[in-house]
Amino acid sequence: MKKTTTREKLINSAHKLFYKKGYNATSIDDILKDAGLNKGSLYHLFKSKKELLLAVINERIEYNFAKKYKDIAMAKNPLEFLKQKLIATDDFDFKHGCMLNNLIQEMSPVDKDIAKALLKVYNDLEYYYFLSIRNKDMDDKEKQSLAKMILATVEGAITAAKAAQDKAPYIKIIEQLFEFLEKYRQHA
Amino acid sequence: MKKTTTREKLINSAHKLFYKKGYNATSIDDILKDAGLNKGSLYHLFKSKKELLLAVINERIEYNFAKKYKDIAMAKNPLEFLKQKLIATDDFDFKHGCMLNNLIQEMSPVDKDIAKALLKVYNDLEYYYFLSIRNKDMDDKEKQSLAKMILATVEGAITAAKAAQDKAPYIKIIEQLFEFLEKYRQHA
DNA sequence: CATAAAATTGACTGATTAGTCAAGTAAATT
DNA sequence: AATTTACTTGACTAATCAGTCAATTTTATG
Repeated sequence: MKKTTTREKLINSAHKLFYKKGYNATSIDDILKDAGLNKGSLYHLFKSKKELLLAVINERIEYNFAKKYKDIAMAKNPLEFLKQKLIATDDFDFKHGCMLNNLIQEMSPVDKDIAKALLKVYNDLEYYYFLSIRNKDMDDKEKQSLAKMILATVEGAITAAKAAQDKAPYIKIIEQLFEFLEKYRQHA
Repeated sequence: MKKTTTREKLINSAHKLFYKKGYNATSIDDILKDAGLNKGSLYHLFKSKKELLLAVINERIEYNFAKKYKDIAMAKNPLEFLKQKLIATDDFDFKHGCMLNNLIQEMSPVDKDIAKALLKVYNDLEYYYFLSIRNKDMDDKEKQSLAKMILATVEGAITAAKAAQDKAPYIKIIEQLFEFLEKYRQHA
């Protein structure tokens, strides 16, 4: 078993706390306490709190989506693959919602570097959705537009669940969405 | 012309700054500076920063949605009414997105009182969307489910625009959504 | 083993935070 | 006009914040 490096410990703790409390509400001391480390170690590896957040986005959030969706293009029925991924919610924390969404809301208007990093992850995620659409009657532009809409609906569904602090609204919206997509497919 | 009361000034400034910077990132001093008032005035009228936020949610955000959508039930074609409201984006600030969404992301997991106030506004907004659906083949439960999905998509579209710091993704998603709804209507 | 480089410690700084409060002013009531 | 109540002022507190840095320990290199 490979031992966890100081850098990994910091990114793990920062990822967890930024997710649960948001960026501004998480202090450097919170992160260090959680990681069992001291100030100097952090500032030796990262030049600021912002650089730590960028590492969390680029190395952890990006990676987590990739892990979840990387096989989508190889699936026999990629839309069904996506549906299964979206319906499998046992490991999902609806109280805190989608970390990418949370960070976009909090940080995109405030900091251009962070906005850029978040947009890259968002676009990559959108591309996985795009790959899940194989309708023969659609060109790439139409597929892209549909992928955008599906992703927006999913993000909005997570927000609805977060507003209610309950997963039920999410489930309802995802079911409605796919009922919709199936009808659309039949009649397109 | 009625003069602006101290209470109104505080709610106006808090509303503006909570929207642009978020709740945690806005200091009491920021609000007081913007309103041209002093600490004592604020704490004479509100017992805490949290109470001020609750007033902003209950009195300002709630009211703004009501103003926008109150006539929806009376419209000849309410879905068209909704579409027009969603497409009229000249006064909308995509850089900062939807204030209700922003506050849900930041505050719902952290504070139950605030979560409750936000959920009330969210549910009221959802009800306006519900009123915009008049499909004869649908019962209330189906209409509610569809309203939930449409609202989720709209909120997700605003997030997509915020991620890109550009209104274009929003426009595309709303167009795709209504194209969808129209096809769905024809074939339902 | 000796030396250099990298990593870690934690006390410290100056700025900022939400909230308090005694003193003063303005408005309402008798 | 006198008195009470409502409102406003701004200095103050104690806590917390991100970031610094000289001293120390650990690891890598010759």
